[in-house]
Amino acid sequence: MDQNKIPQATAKRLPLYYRFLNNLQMQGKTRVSSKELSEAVKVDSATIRRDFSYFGALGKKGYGYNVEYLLGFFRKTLDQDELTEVALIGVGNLGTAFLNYNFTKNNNTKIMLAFDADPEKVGKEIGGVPIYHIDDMEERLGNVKVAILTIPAQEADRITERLVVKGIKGILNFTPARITVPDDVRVHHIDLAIELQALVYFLKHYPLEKMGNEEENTY
Amino acid sequence: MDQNKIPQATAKRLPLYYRFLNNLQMQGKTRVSSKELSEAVKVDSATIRRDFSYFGALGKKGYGYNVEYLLGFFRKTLDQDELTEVALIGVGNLGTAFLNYNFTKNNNTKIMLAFDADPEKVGKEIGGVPIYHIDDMEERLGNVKVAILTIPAQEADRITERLVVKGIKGILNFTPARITVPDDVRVHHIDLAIELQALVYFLKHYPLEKMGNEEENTY
DNA sequence: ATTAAGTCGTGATTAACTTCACATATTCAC
DNA sequence: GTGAATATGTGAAGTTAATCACGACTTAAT
Repeated sequence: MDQNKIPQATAKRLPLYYRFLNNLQMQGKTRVSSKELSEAVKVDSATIRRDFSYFGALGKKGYGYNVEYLLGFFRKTLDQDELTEVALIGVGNLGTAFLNYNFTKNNNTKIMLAFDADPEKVGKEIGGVPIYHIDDMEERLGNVKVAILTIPAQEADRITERLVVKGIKGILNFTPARITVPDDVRVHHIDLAIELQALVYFLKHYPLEKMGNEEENTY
Repeated sequence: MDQNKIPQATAKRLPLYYRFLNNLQMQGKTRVSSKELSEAVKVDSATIRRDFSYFGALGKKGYGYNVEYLLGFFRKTLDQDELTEVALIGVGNLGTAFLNYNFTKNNNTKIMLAFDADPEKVGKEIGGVPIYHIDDMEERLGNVKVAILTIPAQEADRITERLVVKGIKGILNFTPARITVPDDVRVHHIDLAIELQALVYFLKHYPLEKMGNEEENTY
């Protein structure tokens, strides 16, 4: 499928570029340089040029990049012409935050349905997304291939097992549990407690210089 | 401060190790091998041994690691003996999720206060954390050095500026905005929309093999 | 005591990614 | 047109991290 040549680090930055290009177009800008882009997304301009170069020569020397062309290119590359359907498991505070987040706005990714065990929530809608009972998950899931996991950690393994059996191929896991899946299922962990603790650790042990940025700010 | 020799990639994994060691101790286990640890946290066992080795010889050949010793060591290394105070800016769904999350349980990191612009929320408490008006931020912040930003993107720059002036040194930024800060302030971005989009991109363009894991599952 | 099995710590290697630096091409002002 | 300024695309170098593979040591069983 496509060029598998594109480094993963580059792939992770593509959505960021895409979003910012959308902003630029809405502002009516027609051209942009890697330097401008760099300041906006906080990625070194050489890295941006390298990233783009994996897809060929998208820019013009002495000019920069044409916003509309670049945007069209990324739209295709990021499959933005087809809607990606997502399921959300666990309608707590974090889950609710996702339901109220309008991903479709410039992502063409949509949470189609949500599940929870709380009878108070079942049958309601949040952000236009219907909430079903977790027991009905298998029959409701249909052909959805991506799930967001915002449930208590102790439920993670059991629910994951059920998702995998039903054919889910991608899981965005917000539980602290390190879930086990077959080789053909991709899991991205986002562990809020660890992110916070890591930030604190860096603050105490990797002091940044007031001037002369030998170390980068974000990672 | 300490050894700056520890790779950032290692530092990011320390909180993960720490949490799992806590679990082990609660289960009454007294010893653990890098192989066991590897299966639990999904990090290659050689990487774990390498990570630990930056702190000296913590294990014993043919035996593994003593859970209690290791735990005590990491407690010191991760400064778990002193409480780290954190402020939360923006009490929406995402912010509320944080307030209800008991970080202190095994982190010794505590959200001390929260701010919001909504008069409905000001004066209340969530998860034991008092909510103040955003206009009172400067006078209430005191000596807190770390902030979690869960506000709308368009507010991000203005609030960040105020936080920086007040002396905040670390920001966990959940807004899509790429905020600008002086060199001595550290920002970690967690961009939920981008995480989701990146996962979808990987699913479509980097298919995983059912067997023979040439590519890793998590990143 | 001897042996087999287990496990660490690490030198060496490989891999992945970032950044530098510059030849080359384009634009723009006058 | 001409020259100065601007920017790309990329070879090469640098940086960081992951992984291999094995010597050295420990444990435990017989």
